[in-house]
Amino acid sequence: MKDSLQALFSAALKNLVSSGVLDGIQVIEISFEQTKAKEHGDFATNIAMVLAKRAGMSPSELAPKITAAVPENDQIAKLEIAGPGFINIFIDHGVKFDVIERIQQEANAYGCSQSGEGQKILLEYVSANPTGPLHVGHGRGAAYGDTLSQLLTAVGYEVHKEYYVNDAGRQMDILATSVWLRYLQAVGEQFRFPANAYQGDYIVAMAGQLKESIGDKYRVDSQSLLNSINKMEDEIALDALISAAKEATADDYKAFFEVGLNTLVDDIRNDLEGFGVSFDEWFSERSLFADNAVQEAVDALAKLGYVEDRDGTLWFKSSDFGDEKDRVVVRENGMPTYLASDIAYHLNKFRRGFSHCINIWGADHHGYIPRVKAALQASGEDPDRLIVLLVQFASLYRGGEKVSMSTRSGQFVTLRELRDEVGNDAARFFYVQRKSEQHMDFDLDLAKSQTNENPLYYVQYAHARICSVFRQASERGIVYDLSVVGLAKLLHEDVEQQLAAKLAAFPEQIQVAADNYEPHQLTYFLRELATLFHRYYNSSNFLDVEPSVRNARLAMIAACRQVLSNGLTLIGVQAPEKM
RNA sequence: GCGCCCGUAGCUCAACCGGAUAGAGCAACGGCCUUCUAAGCCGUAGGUUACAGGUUCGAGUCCUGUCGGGCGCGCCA
Repeated sequence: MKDSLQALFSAALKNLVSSGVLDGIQVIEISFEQTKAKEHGDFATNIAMVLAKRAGMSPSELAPKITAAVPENDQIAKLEIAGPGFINIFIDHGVKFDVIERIQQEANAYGCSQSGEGQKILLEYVSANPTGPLHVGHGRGAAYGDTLSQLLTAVGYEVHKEYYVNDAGRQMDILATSVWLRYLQAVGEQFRFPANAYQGDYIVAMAGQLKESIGDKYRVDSQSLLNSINKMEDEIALDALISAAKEATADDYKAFFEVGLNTLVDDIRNDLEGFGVSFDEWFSERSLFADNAVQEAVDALAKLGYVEDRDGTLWFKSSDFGDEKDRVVVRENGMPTYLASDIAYHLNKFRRGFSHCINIWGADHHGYIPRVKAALQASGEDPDRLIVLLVQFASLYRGGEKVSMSTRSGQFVTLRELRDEVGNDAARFFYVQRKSEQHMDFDLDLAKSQTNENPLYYVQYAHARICSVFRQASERGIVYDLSVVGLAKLLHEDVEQQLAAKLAAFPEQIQVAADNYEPHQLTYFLRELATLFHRYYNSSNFLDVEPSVRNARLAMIAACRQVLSNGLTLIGVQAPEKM
């Protein structure tokens, strides 16, 4: 609808330019918005106010000239000038209901577009460190990222979904060492488990399995080991334990490492798949070292003169590119930092032929953006091709108290626990409902015990109700015809017009949500559509009416069902036929 | 101290990137089931959009400052 308005008003402005009323004004885009009040028509444009100054006349002078110049057409019933210079557009009654036929034809594809056609996007999200199960904080990124990928796909982009597995670095050593220590306990050693090793029960389970498969081959005397270590400061003690683990397990250290890593990555993958979130690729950080890509990335920057050796430490001069200070890429001991592998990773992404790379990061990583962009720019890439979307943390509340979480302490509510309690659909809808950069309070008691209050059920209920009407129709042997001939004459209730307008707005809603990376807009749209339907349901009878009216109303609610289903599918939740 | 995000009804959040009278849900109050699912509908009440300036036809939205909250400011990942 807006497209045809766009065409009509562009033509009007062109007419005004050629007739000399407007002088050499180039208008790129005219904005139309759906009106809130009925007396303002169906759409309104502010174009007269926008152009008034440049046209050298007041909006109220210009507006009538614009409306007079709009070409003859059968879409617009009436144009009115109102307020400070708005042009209110009243759409022809019959045209309003054309959308029902379009929905019938396009069915599952209604709402999709090709605006992103030919462009490939790499979308990286979740990417939680494989050091424990996903918790509810990760769930938000998972739901947000997955819905975003669906939206981008719906508007024509080719989306490649990727999970970056941080399987290198000290955290992995801590994980392997934690497994080994639990293994020692499993084979009979008695000692207090270090507070800064990973505490979770899943480590104990892994250690138990290792004991079954390899016996006590890697047992050491914990008393003599810990006597010396206990005197050290915590983090140094942990390093000493890592060394001890490597020494005790010798060539099989890798086995402890692998069992820890694989168990956790598999667990994360299963968890996400259960949540309806899948990835095209699980990209290993270690592979960047294996391919020498990290070294090559640092070398390349050095060759360009952006790496400086200061007392044996290599610094990337990121401050040359807007970062607040320079960053270490290779430590004095020769080990590359996390930034070094991340630079290599992003260069790898950029060179795989994507038009854009989108990262969904936790908001705590925001300070990291300038240095990664600096590295891309220094390497000769366009940093604007990297889009970082930040997701604020979800604060958890239980019994009115904020729950503090940390991975190492093992005290967190897992995503799996949340899914078991409230169900995938409710969890996904709940997460996606909030704008990503908005801080979010996740009340566990509310989500778990009062799931009926979740707006998801309201939307799903609308869908189920429509299905029920059609079920009733067939049970009662009612013959109906959903063809749209003469439809508009039979639908004249306010709510019917509002529904038609809402249904017609769906494609644009998807476009806006995708363009702005704001899936939450879709949840609000669906709620509003459901509200209109429920109102319709309560005010009008669909089956026990005269057959022609029945056909028209059934065609209307069938279109509603289609759009509700399309929208819910994009969010990744079910559209149930019964509730 | 510096940087990023945020501040909207009692609570949780919207507001179509500057538009007309700031909207929903929950909580509160009052109505609606012998007829298609009451997980629903209708109505009432609830606001100086943290505060103070500025930009313009017009500001919750943009700019400056103040206050308040979250996060970041490692040779951790």
